[in-house]
Amino acid sequence: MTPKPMNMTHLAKVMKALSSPKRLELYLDIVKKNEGCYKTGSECFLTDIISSCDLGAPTVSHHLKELSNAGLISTERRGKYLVATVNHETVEEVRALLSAGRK
Amino acid sequence: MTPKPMNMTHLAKVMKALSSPKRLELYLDIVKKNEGCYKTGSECFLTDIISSCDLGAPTVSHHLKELSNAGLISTERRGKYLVATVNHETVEEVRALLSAGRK
DNA sequence: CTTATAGTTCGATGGTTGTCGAAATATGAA
DNA sequence: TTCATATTTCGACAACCATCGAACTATAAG
Repeated sequence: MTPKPMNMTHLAKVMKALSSPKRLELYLDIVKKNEGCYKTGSECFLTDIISSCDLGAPTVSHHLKELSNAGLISTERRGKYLVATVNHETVEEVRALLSAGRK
Repeated sequence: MTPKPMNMTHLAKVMKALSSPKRLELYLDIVKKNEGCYKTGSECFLTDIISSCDLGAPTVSHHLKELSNAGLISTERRGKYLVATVNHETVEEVRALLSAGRK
C-alpha cells in the first residue's frame, strides 16, 4: 500500500524541521538510537541527547517539539525521562513526494 | 550503484531550500514541467514560472538561485530565456539519507 | 541605435528563528 | 516534606529570511 499523499504545507513544515543543521543532527541521532533500540531494546532518552550534544536543555527541548510538531517523531514520558521514537510514516511520505518526476 | 553519501551540512542546505512553501511550490512546478519536457520536448522557462505564480520576478529569481545553490536544479541561458532543469542526483541523495533506519 | 522583454542586483522592511539564561514545573528518591 | 534531577516555559536578542519596488544588465527585434 502506498502511503497517503501529503499536502504541501505539511511537507514544507517537515522540510523546515530538518533545515537547521543542529536539529537535523538531533533527528538523525534519534533515528540511530531507535535503530539500536530495535536490536538491543535500549530506548532513546532525551537526557542522553542533551548530554551528547553541545546545546542547552531548553534549546534541545525546543528542537524536539519542532520535530514532533512536524510529525517526524513522537515523545512519551517514561517516569522521570522522556523517550523519543521516530515516526516512519512521515519519513515515507516525504520520500514519496521527493520521488515525483524521478528518472 | 548507490549514490555517494551527502554530508549533513549540505543536506540541511537542501532541506532549507525546500522549507519555504512558495519555494517548494516552485521546485515541484519545475519538476512537473521537466516531466512534461520528457514527453513533449517543451522545457521549463523561468518566464513561464514567473507568469504562473503570485510572486514578483525578483523573488522568483532569488528562490531559483537558492534551489540552484542547494544543487536541486541547474539553470542555463537559452537565448533570451532561462531554462531550469531538475538535478535528480541531489534528490536521490536526500532520499538515500532519509532511508536511514527504515523499518 | 532604439525599444521591448527577461532577468538580476540593491536596499529596505517586517517577520521568523536559533540560542541562551533564569525561572518554573514534574517526577522520583531520601 | 525536602531534595535532586529532568524537562518546559518565558523573555530576550542577534541573525536570518521572504518579499517588495526601483534601478540595473542582457539579449533580441525593429
